[in-house]
Amino acid sequence: MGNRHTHSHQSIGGITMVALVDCNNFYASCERLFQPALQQKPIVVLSNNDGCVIARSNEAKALGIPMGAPAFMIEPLIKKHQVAVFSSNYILYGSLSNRVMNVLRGCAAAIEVYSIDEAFLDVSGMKHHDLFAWALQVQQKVTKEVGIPISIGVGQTKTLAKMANRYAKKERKEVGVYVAQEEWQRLHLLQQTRVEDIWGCGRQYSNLLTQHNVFTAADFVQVQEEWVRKKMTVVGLRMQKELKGISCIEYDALPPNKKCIQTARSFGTLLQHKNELREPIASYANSCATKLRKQKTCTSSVYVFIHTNRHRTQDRQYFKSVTISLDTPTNDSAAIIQAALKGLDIVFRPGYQFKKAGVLVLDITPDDQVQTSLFDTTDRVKSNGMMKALDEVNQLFGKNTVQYAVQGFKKKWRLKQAKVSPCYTTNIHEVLTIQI
DNA sequence: TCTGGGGTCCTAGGACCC
DNA sequence: TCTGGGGTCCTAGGACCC
Repeated sequence: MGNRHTHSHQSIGGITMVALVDCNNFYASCERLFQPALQQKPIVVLSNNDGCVIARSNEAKALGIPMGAPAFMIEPLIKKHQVAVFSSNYILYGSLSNRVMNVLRGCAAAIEVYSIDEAFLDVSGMKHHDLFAWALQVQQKVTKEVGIPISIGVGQTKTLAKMANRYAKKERKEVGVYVAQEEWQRLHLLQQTRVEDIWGCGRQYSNLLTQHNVFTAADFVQVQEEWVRKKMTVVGLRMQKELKGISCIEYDALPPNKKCIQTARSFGTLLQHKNELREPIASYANSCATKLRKQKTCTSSVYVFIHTNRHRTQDRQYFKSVTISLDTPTNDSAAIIQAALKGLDIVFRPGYQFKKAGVLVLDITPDDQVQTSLFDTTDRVKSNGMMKALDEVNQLFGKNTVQYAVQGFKKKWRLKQAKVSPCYTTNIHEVLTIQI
């Protein structure tokens, strides 16, 4: 554990009051920002490939459109209520997220960006001030400067802040703020929250708990620690302590480096031939390499998987994966593409309709700690220079301005994105190609 | 026809070593 | 006849999150 965030780990001790800020229906709110006519209208945002619903405006929720619903199954509802449908546009959401986070940075002593639409804020220093008034100010500021609506929950630990936030959304809709500062407020939260709504308590754990007549968070904190330890491991124990107001989940002011990085996609069409699969595999490998370079790390294992469409029960199914070990850790695109294609050679079997493939890089180490192997013959300086140039060009002119020949041009496997909103960012002008 | 993608942490159990 | 035991490392799989 000790050295896991070699470059960026930074803990803050002594936090006794935490705020969780969460953007409401984030992706839907982002889309709405650029189309004011959609205020008060139902909106859904679809996953990659326009597959299923991953975000809904309140109006869409009210229509009974469930999270994760396959797009084709809610088609009638969409038609009937004229729901606005969007393909996901992560570049847009990412840039709006950055703007929200930058506003939040000015509102507290420290901030941990937890996900694209959530951040924990350290408000310990404001313990004796009016945190409720503070929260309202933060809300106003974000609304004014970015235009995205947010909810805020405050508690003594991250888990309690999460709980307060959820409560604010459900039971304090008009203000979207709940501050659990006093003991009675904490107890109130615990009583009002069912176990399945506790942060960290998923389906398995909540089933287990309800089977033992533990229904609310208030019930859960009463359960014997040994039992929790035995049935829910240290994870459950930590959860329980957090609910009691004892902080167990660390703060990371700077995001730690990823320990594994993956790029995996379903194809727009089914693919049968190995040559067709080489293109997406190479592209995913290239994307992993780019992400590695971005966080200044190298990999020494490349994992590749391919599989058929499990929803097509009439088809023969096949799932296979393999890990390729590299002699020397690298973040060179060509090397990682080569390893991934070698993996494809191993896992590929003819006679199947492939729907999805992915590339993962594991065993990630900082790029300044690479030990070269005895058999290493590549010109590292030259390769680093080329990768740097490649990243700069793609950064300036768009993601695939320079790419490798094996990634292909026609890209018939590429995602279906029928309803993608404008990006408001630079687009691809021309494609350069590198042979390897 | 059509069902997402990217992560973390923990544990059990096997391999291996002395 | 009789077949140890403790420690470490690694991996696969489970559970959870957004």
